[in-house]
Amino acid sequence: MSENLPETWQGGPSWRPVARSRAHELVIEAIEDQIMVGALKVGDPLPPERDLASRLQVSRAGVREAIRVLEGQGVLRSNVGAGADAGTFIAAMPSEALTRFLRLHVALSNFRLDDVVDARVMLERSSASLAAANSDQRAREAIRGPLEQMDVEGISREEFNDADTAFHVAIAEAGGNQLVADMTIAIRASLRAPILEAFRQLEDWSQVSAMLREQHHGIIEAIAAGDGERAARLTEEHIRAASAALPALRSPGG
Amino acid sequence: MSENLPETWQGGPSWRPVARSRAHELVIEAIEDQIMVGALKVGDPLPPERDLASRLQVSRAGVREAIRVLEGQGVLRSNVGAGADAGTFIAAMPSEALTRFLRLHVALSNFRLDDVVDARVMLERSSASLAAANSDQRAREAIRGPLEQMDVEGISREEFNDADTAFHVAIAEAGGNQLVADMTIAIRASLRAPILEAFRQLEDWSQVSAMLREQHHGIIEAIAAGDGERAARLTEEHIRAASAALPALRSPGG
DNA sequence: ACCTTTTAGTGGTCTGACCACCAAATCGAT
DNA sequence: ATCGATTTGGTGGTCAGACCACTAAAAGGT
Repeated sequence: MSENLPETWQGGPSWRPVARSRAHELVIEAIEDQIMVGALKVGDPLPPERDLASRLQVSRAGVREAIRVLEGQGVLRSNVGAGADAGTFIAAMPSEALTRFLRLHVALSNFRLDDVVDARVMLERSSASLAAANSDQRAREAIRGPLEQMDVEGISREEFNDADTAFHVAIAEAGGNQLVADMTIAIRASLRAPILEAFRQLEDWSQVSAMLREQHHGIIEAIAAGDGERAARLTEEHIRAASAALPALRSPGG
Repeated sequence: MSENLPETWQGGPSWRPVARSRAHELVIEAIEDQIMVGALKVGDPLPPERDLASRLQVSRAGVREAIRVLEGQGVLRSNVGAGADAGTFIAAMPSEALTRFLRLHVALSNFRLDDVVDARVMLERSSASLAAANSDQRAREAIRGPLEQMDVEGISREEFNDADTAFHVAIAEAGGNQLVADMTIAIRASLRAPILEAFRQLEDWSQVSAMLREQHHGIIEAIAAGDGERAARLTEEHIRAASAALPALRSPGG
């Protein structure tokens, strides 16, 4: 077999069919291989779907299914139209993908809520500690924004929940570790529905929200003071207290 | 609009078209909605692709793209043929999906290797501590298996790496927190290629491997002794020492 | 009662067509 | 020569319809 086939992408990735199970898996493997060997980096374009199909000897439908899968993982991004922006590109959107992933699996109870809470404690302890050590003035202000939203009188439980999420996300991002931040975001987002449901079932809402508010202020103070150990401790206490105050969290409500 | 359309799945999920952007996204949202409200649980079957297509008013191709995406997230599983096992089902395979996800994004350098290592330290500290507190005899034996493999003379670097992965995975699973374990597995797997590459570039392999072996034995001893604090400390030292001994880990080799 | 054949329904694949979109090339009037 | 309007061509998005491979259950024959 001579390699006389025209290599349209000179020096670029060599798109050759690999193993064979389902067609779209072949395409996924071909693209992943190019990523693994470094032939495709973030921002690089993929060949047009029709080209890929003929090069890999599969139908365009198979190519499209593969692209969809990788798009769902936050690895690809497609634009219609013409010109430099048109086509499919290697992307870097891990956060959204991770969030969707965890949200689904938590909803399916593939992870015990206790495990999720424990993992959250571990991650956010780390984030708080990192934020205390690394955060600058701007990052701390980003944390205070949602804090003030939660202090507003008469805020709805849903708004409170979203501001609470924003608060914890801001701390995670202030920590400076992107992977930890993304995992934190994903876990908090995956708990949004159950927490909101638990909020609704709550009788003494004002009391619980007052407690949460107070704990939040304690955490931001520790971070601003650069006291990582205290920030971590208060964060763990906060999460566990909130978890304990929301008994509905323990029994997944259908 | 009266609801006179025949509801084939009586009492089951109601498959109605929702918003509209791309066709497959509509299908994904429809399925996710059913999962979110608890109408679909692990093991439940989806309607046949052709049915879903007509109910949601999209082509079968659109339905298939959506199914592929969710399959890639470890949420669906499809079987061909006829009978009770045939068709598409809600599945629970988060580990593989998470692993593929992280492997890709690490390869794309969407996460700094330092961040990945720090996250790994955090997770495995926790796993080791949990394993010391919770593990039973069987779980500890599962940890010792890979340990003995690594002690074999003349083992190749690749075999060593795989046994090392199995060692850390076994500890994570002994901890009893499925989410933490899955994240640990995914992170270690995402580092497989770079670590293997770093191993190859290593001059004094026997010296490094001897160090790693010794540290492993220390960790399992601490776990067996039920000393969570020591197990966590040794695990962190182990990971950081290994990271330091592999300078190639710091500069992503294309 | 048992084995064989047929059937029907599932996902897997492919083809070929058309649409919406949009930058760049083309054209035409000034 | 300039500038605006038009055309062009390539991109992903969508669809309809046809097969194929597979397999459990039904139908049929011994």
